Amino acid sequence: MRILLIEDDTVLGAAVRDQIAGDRQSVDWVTRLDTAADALYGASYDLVLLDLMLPDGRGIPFLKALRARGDVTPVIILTALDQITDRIAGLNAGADDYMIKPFDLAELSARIGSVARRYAGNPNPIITHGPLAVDLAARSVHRDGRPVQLTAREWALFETFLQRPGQLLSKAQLEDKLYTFGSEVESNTIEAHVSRLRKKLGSDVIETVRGLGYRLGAA
Amino acid sequence: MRILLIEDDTVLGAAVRDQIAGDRQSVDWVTRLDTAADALYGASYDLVLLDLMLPDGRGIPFLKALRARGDVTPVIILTALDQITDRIAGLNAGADDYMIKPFDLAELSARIGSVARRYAGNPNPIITHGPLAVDLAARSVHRDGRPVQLTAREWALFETFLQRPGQLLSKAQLEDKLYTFGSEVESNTIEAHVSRLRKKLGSDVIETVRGLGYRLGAA
DNA sequence: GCCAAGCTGACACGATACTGACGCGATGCC
DNA sequence: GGCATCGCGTCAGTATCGTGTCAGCTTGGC
Repeated sequence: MRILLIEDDTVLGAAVRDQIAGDRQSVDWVTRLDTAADALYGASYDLVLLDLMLPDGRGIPFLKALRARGDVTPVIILTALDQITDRIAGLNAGADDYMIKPFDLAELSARIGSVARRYAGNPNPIITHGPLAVDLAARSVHRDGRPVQLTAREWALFETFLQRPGQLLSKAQLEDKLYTFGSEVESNTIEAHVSRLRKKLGSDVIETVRGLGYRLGAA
Repeated sequence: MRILLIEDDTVLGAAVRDQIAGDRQSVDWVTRLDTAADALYGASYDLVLLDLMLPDGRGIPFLKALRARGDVTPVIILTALDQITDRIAGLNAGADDYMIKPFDLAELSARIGSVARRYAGNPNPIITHGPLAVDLAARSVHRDGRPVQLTAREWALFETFLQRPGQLLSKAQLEDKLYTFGSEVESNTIEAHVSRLRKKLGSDVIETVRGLGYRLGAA
């Protein structure tokens, strides 16, 4: 994960950089907003740590401009400003989280992890669904705490359901999703895979809507 | 948006409730974890505000248990505990955000909005009709919050009414709509399906106009 | 009170879905 | 390179479910 740290305090900046590096993340550290803008323009970051008081301007307008031009990179604000109005302004400007100096570096790590996971598209690193715990990034599924091995096709099918919770998916839609054009299947392949998935994950995971298709169970 | 507030301090609880209500959100306020568990079990909330110190237990194990059984409802922790370790424990237990008392109510609103936006995941428009909530895309119907399973024919019939609210539809029209040319039906099929729909959705959903046909109830 | 229209429980049949078994092809390991 | 393993598409037999039909009952109009 690539992180851009925008912080002019050299002591704090170095401490944050070392903490993050210790978490096996890659950090670029800049001390000015104009170099930050260049960095964001030229490269892609997974997360921005933004100090609000910088030598060449304030962070809030910078953040607003960033969002205005469509950048959705998650931003955690680091600031000494303890004014509640500033915190609100920061959140409203599009920040994802807030750390007030002085803060604990371990907490910063926790929050970076939290925001990064959110950004990965999931509210949590682990999506839990009834007795199932799913890590989309790691492609792993646990049932009642026990790991379950899914094959590629099984995973593709299950993931399709997870991405559309509650949505009814016809067999035709699922075939489109699982098979590229040309490599059509002609039999009850989807039924068979649903059957295999149920055997591994539990019979209530996917519910049948007869004549129409399948959907993820309410669980 | 439905919010569950778990807070035993009556003064703070009332203030939070009023603030949220002022934001046009619906709030249920409980003061104990066991009633909170009941509420979460019985209904669906979009957000939980959780105090960590409650008369019948602490919030962190409660939150862990919630996540363990698959509930992904976003949770914001409200607490007087200013220990950094507690804040990390809260985030690790699956909380989405943290507010340390005393906090500003406007900031709470901002954070609720932030969390809600993050989770605003329902792209499907929900049509509500009296006690019914219908998601046309997902082909799902809820009555009084409870899901109702409709078969293919039942859905086709119900959808026909929904697309023409208030309009009178004769049995012949409905047959044309539900059956393709050639696969005619010869008996009281429509009556039978209306009967089944009423049994599932409530007797007042479809009203009979004797001699002419049916129409969607006023609800 | 009579008749027509509508309602609904029961039933049977056809359609649909489930699942264990099989075989082919791809992959991995000596 | 040969052998074992594994994934997966297919098939067939079985189980399940939906729904059209009917019969008996209820309701409503006159």
